[in-house]
Amino acid sequence: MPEILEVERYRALAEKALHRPITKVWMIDARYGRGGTTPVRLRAALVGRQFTEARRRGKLMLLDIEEGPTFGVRFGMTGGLVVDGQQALDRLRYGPGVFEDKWVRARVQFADGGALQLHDPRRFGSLELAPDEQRLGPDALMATLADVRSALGTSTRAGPVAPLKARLMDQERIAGVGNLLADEIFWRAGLDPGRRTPLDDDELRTLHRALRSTLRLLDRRGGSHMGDLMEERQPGGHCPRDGAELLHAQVGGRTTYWCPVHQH
DNA sequence: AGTCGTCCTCGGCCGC
DNA sequence: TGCGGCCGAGGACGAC
Repeated sequence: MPEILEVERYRALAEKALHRPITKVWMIDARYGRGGTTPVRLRAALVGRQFTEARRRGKLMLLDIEEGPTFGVRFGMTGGLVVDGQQALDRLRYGPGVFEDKWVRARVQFADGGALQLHDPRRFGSLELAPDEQRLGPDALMATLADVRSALGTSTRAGPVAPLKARLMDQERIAGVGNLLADEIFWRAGLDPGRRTPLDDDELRTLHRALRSTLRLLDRRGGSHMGDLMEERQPGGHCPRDGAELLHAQVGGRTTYWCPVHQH
């Protein structure tokens, strides 16, 4: 599914859509809009104008519009981007892996005949004009040790503390890490995703390093699903590092796999 | 603040 | 063997 690495590829592809006058906008599925974004409003914001910049924060892609609100796109679980018939990725895990016109949720037509299309079979994605970018935490690809510390560091508040994984996946704390990346990062860091006790300074440094190196490595390999843990991420799977049978449970509401031997 | 249920569709697996 | 039907996967958000 599109996590931060995939959305960054979408953003790069979207640069091909910049500075091209928009002539038509189809928002085929009205329910695809969020925060009051309707087909009529989207058309009013886009037709006759052009995109000026392709940005990203976490998993949110942002296309600035000349003299207008920013166009925000969330890709959910199976969302894909197509510009002039070119797809950013060959196929997505958990998606049907093929392109069909009936799954196109919106289409932006350019005066030169090309088009930008948003394709989303399972429809978990959404479109939003002027999305609140400030609600998102610092971008995971840019996150500093200080960012990781403030997002996952010692909680001094009384009451329940969310497990580590829920905090890493909370887009308001750090933006961009999804379920598969989270499992891979904790596996590489040797940290138990369900842990609720505070991290010491060494552990925070280890987690920060694992975040950076995992993103870099998986990007080189081709995406979020290219982690070492991926193949074993099923009942009965074993730890690629020490051979122990992996444990699995719901952590922070998400299916989670981890190694009982080296993750603490 | 944290947790749970909801949205949506497809693939995989169950049992007849 | 074949097929109908059910469940679970994922990200984000609203409700408790």
